[in-house]
Amino acid sequence: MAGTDSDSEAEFLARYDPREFDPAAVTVDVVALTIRDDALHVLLVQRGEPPYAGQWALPGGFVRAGGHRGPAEDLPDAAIRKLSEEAGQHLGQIHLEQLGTYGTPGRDPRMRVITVAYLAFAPELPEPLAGINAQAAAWTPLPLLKLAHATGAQQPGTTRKLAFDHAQIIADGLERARSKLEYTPLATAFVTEPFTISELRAVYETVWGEPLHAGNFHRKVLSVPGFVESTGQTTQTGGPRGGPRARLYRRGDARLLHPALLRPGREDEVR
Amino acid sequence: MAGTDSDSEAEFLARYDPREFDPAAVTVDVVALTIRDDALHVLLVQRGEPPYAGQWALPGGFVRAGGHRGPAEDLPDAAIRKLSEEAGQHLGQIHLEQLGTYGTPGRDPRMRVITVAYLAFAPELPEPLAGINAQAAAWTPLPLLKLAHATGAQQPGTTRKLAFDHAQIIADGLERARSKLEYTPLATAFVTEPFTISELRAVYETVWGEPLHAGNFHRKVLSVPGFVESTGQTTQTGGPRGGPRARLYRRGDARLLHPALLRPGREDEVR
DNA sequence: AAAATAGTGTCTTTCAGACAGTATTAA
DNA sequence: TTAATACTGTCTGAAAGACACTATTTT
Repeated sequence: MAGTDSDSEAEFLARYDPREFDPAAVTVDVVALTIRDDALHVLLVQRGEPPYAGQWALPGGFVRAGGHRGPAEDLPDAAIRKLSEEAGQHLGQIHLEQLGTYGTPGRDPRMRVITVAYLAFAPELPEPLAGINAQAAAWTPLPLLKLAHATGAQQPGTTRKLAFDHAQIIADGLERARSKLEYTPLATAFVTEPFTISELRAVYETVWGEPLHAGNFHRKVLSVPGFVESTGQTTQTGGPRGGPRARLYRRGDARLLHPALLRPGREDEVR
Repeated sequence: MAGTDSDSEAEFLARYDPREFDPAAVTVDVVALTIRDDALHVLLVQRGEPPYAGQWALPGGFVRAGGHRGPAEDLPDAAIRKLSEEAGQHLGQIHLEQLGTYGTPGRDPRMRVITVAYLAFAPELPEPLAGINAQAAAWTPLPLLKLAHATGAQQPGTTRKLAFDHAQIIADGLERARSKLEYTPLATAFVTEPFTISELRAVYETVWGEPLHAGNFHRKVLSVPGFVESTGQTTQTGGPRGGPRARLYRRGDARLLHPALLRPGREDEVR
């Protein structure tokens, strides 16, 4: 805007009514999911100021739009920057995808804010002890959160209420993650290479929230072309409570799982 | 902003650096799809001013953000408003869903614009002869457009190049539509009630761009619970080139198709 | 009569899921 | 020795897809 002002702006607005133009604040928020201790966790930061002071919120912030304050920043870059700041380390290689955009008037009590939400998946990361910012950031188990559609077992009384509409955003991200496990190799983004079939199964069980049949899962994963690729190696020891050494795999080259691994027993949720 | 100024704004920005805030222009663009003459069509408007003067673009425009220029407007409402203006009639009941947000710096040559794209599906609508705005609007067959991933048969030389990144947005919308035909009853949004199984099959064949086996399709649709619901009626005549009268159906109550109708022969596109 | 279309029957192959069973390892 | 786990074998039922076939309607 500054410099190239009303003239070229009016040109741009030619097919609209220029008087309809209001600037809005554009932010990115990131739903970063990981698995710790067999539970799905999301990265949250604690707010220090009102509104929602003391409550937890998604990491996020303003997109550098490219006004007089510096170069313009692409939306995914802004998401990675915000996430990296709060996670305490640079996460350039993380799996990131756009989740959706939330712009209902009043979702922020003070001004019109349009938030582009991103969804990130990572293998277990260290607790963000010393973030760039002063405020607390922490990986938080999803069962502790008050989400729109209950994730399953929640301890009442200990649930944390989230700022803004972030509970809805997390619920949407969770449903996206559950769905993408079915037809993409997304589960491999939650483990470090090399991994075992059991580790992969633990990802599915944790995200879907239900146990899977170990034998059938094993055969199924190996039967999907390009899902995983053998390393020829095995673990050095058996499991902590017994069992043989497991073969190790790395990610395959498939971008879609065919046939898909469908969630069991969803006939009810169809109407 | 106006009224509640720097103080509360600084409060809001507590967990960010307030100096990072740049306002951006937020617009909505709508990919409205319909089927006319057995071809998928998208609603386009012709630009009158540079940049991209004379080229075709998606209907869209600024979101009323709720500054000093009037009440704030929700994003889907803005999409319906823009679409209705260009289509020449109010489309309050149309199937509408968010497609994605496009904000790469430079996608508009003059200023930073963040566009929230919506995807709409409609049964055949009249040609928008007299829109609210002066500029031309028209239902345009998709094969006439230069899209990122070629839709199939295009007549070279007659293709229309689209303004901004709208070719990419349409390509993304098309892929979304193709995919959603598989596991949702979306196809019924393209036909008017009551409809025949053949009309439904024509939707799938048009959107997927390949012929389906009539007999197997018929049985499959009727076997999916809640996809369609019989009216007990039949058409008054047979088809234009012969054949018996067809039974008529309306939309069922399913929101997901189980089992899904998968696109044939996609093993190749998996890597 | 011929051609097109609606709708059904049947067969084969694939796949999901239940279940059983063997081999290997830790406690 | 016991329990846990990795992995494989086998059976059943569901479903996709190929193909054939009948019935109905228009030209």
